Amino acid sequence: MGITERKEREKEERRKLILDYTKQLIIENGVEAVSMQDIAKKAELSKATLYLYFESKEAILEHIFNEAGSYFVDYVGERLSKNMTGLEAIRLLWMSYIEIFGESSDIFVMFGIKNFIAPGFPFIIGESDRARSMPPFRLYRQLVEVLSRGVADGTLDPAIESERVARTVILITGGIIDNVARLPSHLRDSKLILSEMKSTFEIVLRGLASNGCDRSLLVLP
Amino acid sequence: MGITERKEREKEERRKLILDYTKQLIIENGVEAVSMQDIAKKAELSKATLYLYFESKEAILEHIFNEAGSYFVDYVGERLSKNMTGLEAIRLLWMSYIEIFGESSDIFVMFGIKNFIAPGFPFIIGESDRARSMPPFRLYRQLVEVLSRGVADGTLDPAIESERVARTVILITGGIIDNVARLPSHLRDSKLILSEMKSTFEIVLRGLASNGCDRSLLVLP
Amino acid sequence: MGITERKEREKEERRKLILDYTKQLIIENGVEAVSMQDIAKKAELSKATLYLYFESKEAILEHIFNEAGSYFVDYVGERLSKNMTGLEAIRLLWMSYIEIFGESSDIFVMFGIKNFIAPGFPFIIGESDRARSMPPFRLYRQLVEVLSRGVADGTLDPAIESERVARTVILITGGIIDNVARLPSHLRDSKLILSEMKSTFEIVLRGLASNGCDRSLLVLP
Amino acid sequence: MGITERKEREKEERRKLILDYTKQLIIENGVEAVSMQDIAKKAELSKATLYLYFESKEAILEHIFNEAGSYFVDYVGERLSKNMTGLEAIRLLWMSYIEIFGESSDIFVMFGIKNFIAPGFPFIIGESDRARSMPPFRLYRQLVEVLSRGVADGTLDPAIESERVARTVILITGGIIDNVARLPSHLRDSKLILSEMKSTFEIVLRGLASNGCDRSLLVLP
DNA sequence: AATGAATGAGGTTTCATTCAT
DNA sequence: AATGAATGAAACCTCATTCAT
Repeated sequence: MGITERKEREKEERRKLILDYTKQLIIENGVEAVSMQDIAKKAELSKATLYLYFESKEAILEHIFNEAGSYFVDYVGERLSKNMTGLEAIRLLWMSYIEIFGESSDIFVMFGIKNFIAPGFPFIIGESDRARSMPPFRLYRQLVEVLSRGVADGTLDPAIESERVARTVILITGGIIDNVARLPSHLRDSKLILSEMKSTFEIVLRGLASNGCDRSLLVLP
Repeated sequence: MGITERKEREKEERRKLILDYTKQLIIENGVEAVSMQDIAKKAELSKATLYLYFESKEAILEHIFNEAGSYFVDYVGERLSKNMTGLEAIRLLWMSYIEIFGESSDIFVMFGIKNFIAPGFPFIIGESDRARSMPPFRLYRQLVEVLSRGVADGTLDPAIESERVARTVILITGGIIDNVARLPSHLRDSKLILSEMKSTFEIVLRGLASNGCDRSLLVLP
Repeated sequence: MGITERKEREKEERRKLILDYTKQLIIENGVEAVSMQDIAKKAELSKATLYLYFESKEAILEHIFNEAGSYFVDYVGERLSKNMTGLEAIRLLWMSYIEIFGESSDIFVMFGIKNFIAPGFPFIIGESDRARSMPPFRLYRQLVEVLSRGVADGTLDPAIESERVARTVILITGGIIDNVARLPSHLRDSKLILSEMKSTFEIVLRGLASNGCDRSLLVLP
Repeated sequence: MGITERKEREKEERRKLILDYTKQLIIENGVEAVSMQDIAKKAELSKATLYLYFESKEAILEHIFNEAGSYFVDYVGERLSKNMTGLEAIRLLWMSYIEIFGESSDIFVMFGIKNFIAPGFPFIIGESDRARSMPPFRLYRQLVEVLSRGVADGTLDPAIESERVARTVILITGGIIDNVARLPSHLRDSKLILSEMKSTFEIVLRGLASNGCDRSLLVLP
């Protein structure tokens, strides 16, 4: 509990604050509308001050993106168990998705940014070492694993090529989020969105499940 | 057939040219990268002249959006027959989608723009009279009809609420396009994209089909 | 005398105007003090307008630099004759220098800029093809030729290695100009400067001449 | 031997440290590239602290400038002897110049700064009492004395007006340094520079010497 | 009908300096 | 004595739009 430590914590808090304000702005106006000017105003700081906390605008966005991505991947990771069937696992993934979005909109901001700074992600996967260590890639791998498991244990459609379908699923998911992210904020009714997301996920879930699976798992709570 | 008429026709032709060039640019570089300067240059006109034909940049984009949308809705409309089951109909819809994209990229441009100027479209439906007469709404209605038909004739899952699912389908579709639209053009491999699209549509198709349907219809050619 | 031609001429005139204003500003405040804002203000234009005429600030400076450099090299080139001895030739070079400076101060601006955009010029010579075609390199070659001639005809010191000494001479000249260019304008008394330049050149001239040369050529008029 | 005295000494040491780091930075990157940020970082201090030791950035530079100038003038002063002829004296001056540069780059830093903060120095001389007590002025006086001596003892050209030529010599010297100071550091090859300097000084030396002088003194070792 | 010219508003970033702690 | 934090002012540049000709 030294002084340095406290200062460090305060600095970290201010960084977080800037990130939070930025997220809010993104939620309100969409990624492309956010300017350093705006962030500064909202944070009641000068533009110059922002650069004390982040190297550049891109650094801010990347940070938010990675943070949210990591949070999600970890969140799912903790809940996944080796005992689950593939179908149960992918269902959990959707549910986590909905839960997180319902809580904090983090997921949604993350994808909004993704499409801004790393547009064609699922196609680019594997290009660089840096890319491989970033949350989107970890998400991708998580998905591949879950899908393979489902094919192996017979709960998912045997025709699934897990890598390709993983990309597709990310594409769909990102698409939804992206559409939402661009909504003018007055139209963004959280309940409505959650319900649309559920609806979408159920369709995809049914599209992926094998014929013989437990039907009750095809409906999200 | 007087002078006025000829002038009118010529004017219309120029408008079309501007729109075509703009589409090309969008296809090459993505919607957000297109500037009035670029369009003017490609059309070998001055920026000022563009404003003689269109009120604003947004007007140009909106126009392209509507045109492409209409084209698609009409294309599908012509091919749809009253005799088709719902499943056949929605399968046709996907196939048309893929066909048009393979041919002219119109679909792709349309959705690229949609997400740029009218982000949250499916949620906005019904807000104004103007919206109701626009192609996206017609597409929406087409979908609702097809889905209802499928529920009625037993080829689609009875749990489908056609309006909600129609929105979801548009969401998914738009999402894919959007992801593609943002790809840097050197990564936009038409074949790869088509294959991703097919993969996605098949998943959704299986997600929508009823248990007792003709399995052979769940695979796209 | 078509319209296009007139427009072209007018545009060229405006470019020239911008260049002139820029030169004035450089003369008044020195190269590093000049901003696009300042130029715009002086030219009674908006910053944006400047970019219609020049791609960037650097482009403006480079233009001034090359123009003045070319002017000087050509000016000297026209006056140089094959019949001159090397000593006469290098004397002419100095005199041209002083004359041009006396008239328009352009030379002086040129070198002020030179050190700004191509700092270590005499050392960099020959690095790229682009560099080789630019005025500084042409000046360098002119000097080498003149010095070699003088060594050959016995009017310059036989110990001179023309390439090295050419670099040295440019260094000295550049240095003078540079010092002058940085003077605040109220200290820049043209007469005083000319007299300093003459003094300097005479020293160098004596330093380069051979023992047996015509002594009367060692004094500048 | 009181506390105050020790504190004073410590403060002086810190000041020296700051100055040293600044010099290093100037040598590495050139004067205009040095920022207070850089200095603070190198000195492992905060920017604010720098202001406890120096009033402003300019004050730091001025200090270095004066210090280096004094060092040089003293260095030469110690080596100058009343017995030397004018030519020997000025030759010594050049040699000292080269020696110091070879050792510590102080000269180089000094002139680099000179042209940055007091551009037209030799012309400004005599303007204020403050200027008269500064190292550049002492250097100037040293030169004037040496030149006068040479004219009197017949080793330098009788046409030399010592005051004017002293200014010229400073101009030339400053010019060289300035050109070097602006070189990107990867081009700043010490050996090459020293050789250019020697070449230049020899030319000037020959330019200043009288006809009847000892020729062997016109070559630098 | 067509356009060259112009611009205001806005974008990101850097830097010397100040001040409360 | 030292500094972390903050900032105003300025830098370069871009873009959709307007207007006189």
